[in-house]
Amino acid sequence: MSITTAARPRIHESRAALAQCEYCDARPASVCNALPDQDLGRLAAATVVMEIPAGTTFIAEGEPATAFFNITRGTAKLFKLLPDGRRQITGFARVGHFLGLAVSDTFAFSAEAIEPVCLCRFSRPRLRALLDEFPAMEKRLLEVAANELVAAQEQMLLLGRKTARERLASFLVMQSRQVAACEHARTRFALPMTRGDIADYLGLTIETVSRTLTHFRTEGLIDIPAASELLIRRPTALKSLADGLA
Amino acid sequence: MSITTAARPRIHESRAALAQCEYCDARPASVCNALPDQDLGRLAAATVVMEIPAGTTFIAEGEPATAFFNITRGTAKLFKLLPDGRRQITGFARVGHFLGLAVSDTFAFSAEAIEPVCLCRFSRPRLRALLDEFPAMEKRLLEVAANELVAAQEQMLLLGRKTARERLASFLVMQSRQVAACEHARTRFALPMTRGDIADYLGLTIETVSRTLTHFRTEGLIDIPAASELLIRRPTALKSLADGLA
DNA sequence: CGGTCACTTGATCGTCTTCAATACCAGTGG
DNA sequence: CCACTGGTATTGAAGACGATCAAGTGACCG
Repeated sequence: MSITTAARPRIHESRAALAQCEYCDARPASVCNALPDQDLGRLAAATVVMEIPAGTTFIAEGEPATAFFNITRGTAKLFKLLPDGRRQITGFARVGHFLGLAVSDTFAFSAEAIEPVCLCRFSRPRLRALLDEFPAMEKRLLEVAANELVAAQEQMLLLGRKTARERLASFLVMQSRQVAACEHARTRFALPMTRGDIADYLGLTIETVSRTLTHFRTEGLIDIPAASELLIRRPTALKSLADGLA
Repeated sequence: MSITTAARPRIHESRAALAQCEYCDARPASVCNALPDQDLGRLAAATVVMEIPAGTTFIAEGEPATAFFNITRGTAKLFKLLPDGRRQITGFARVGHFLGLAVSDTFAFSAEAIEPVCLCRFSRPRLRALLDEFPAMEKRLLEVAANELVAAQEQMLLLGRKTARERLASFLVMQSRQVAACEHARTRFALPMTRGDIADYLGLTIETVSRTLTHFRTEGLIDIPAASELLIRRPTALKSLADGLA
């Protein structure tokens, strides 16, 4: 529940160099992609690069939204809390994900790194200036927001109407897609999040997640080489389960 | 499950006149607000006004997204379906609500009028042209999207982690706010949707919704003058229940 | 009136949660 | 090398919340 796990989180900051934007791993998947090469200098000048250790909360719900972030490496979990500690993870943010789309002046969610994370930090006024200067970036941001909205609606369907089996199946199918970025879905991939994170994402308990995964394994749908590694054995069967067809 | 309830839905269409935009009830709450008076003619020229009877599905999930809509009167429910008929309502769209923010070329959800609805219809290319011509409108659309995203996250918390009582309390508090538009929350208001709609919005069953409402009534939290009318007797108590504090 | 539809209320059931114990794994220090 | 520790995952048994099944009520309408 603390803002950072380490007493003094070693968050390293540095001004972004041009090269960092031009060859940035995140660029293809990110809003930065909206800018042509020659304008990347303006972008780089507006950002501060940060390295964040795993377990660090770098956005806290309710705090003033003085800055926005763009993830360039690693994975973060986004979540909301109830006063008694109940938690709902609203999404996992990967490379290229833009954080802080809120219009409000306070963050509506918290964000915590589940792996070491690198991100670009934009101060609010600087981002505002960038968007005014480059309408293409604002257009791209609208696209991103629209896509997230569609994903959010899908997640509402999952949370409101799917069974535990269907939720897990949906989650695994989704992960297999997202891990592979733009490529086609992969059948073997890592799960950087814990069972607890998965549970809080799917509106279940740790035990149900664990049990359902072992059921899937005994049924031959998946394999679990290690706790944080997953192999899909029957992708189509898993997909139809996810879609509520089984 | 049918696209329209009536065999031949009497959907009335007409070209919007300038006056309809300038004095439109929806304008203050809508993206149209981004345009100054003198440009409203361009807006009106791009839209077709439609009147839709209650029960009509005017957006169907999976169909080509050839047009977008802006509600000027009435209320619609937005929902997604699973193959076996399970339904999740992702939101209720009121006056001023913009529908169809998807980037995809097919709709990700369905929309059905729960009251007689009036809406402005924008064809996809015309909207694109409008947004290119008036960047302020695109900015406004981004704001709208960001706000909806925040609401969606709140709803995920509700669906994933709140109890039936908390869900109903949250719903009633939300309704009391939304009915009153920009004013402060109202304690007495109409519920245009059925118990079934409420259930599908909150991830519950009709029976649980009904039971929980009567519990609230016997506890003195609310009153139910008619099935589709509601009076909040103890707003703060209901609010803390909604926030998980009880 | 008879019919439909939405809502309410009651009894039983089942899925997922809760509680509890155990297994596992990596890191640390004896 | 191995015992110890803390965090994470698995597995089992019991319990609860909401779902399902079923009956009954009331409003509206032809």
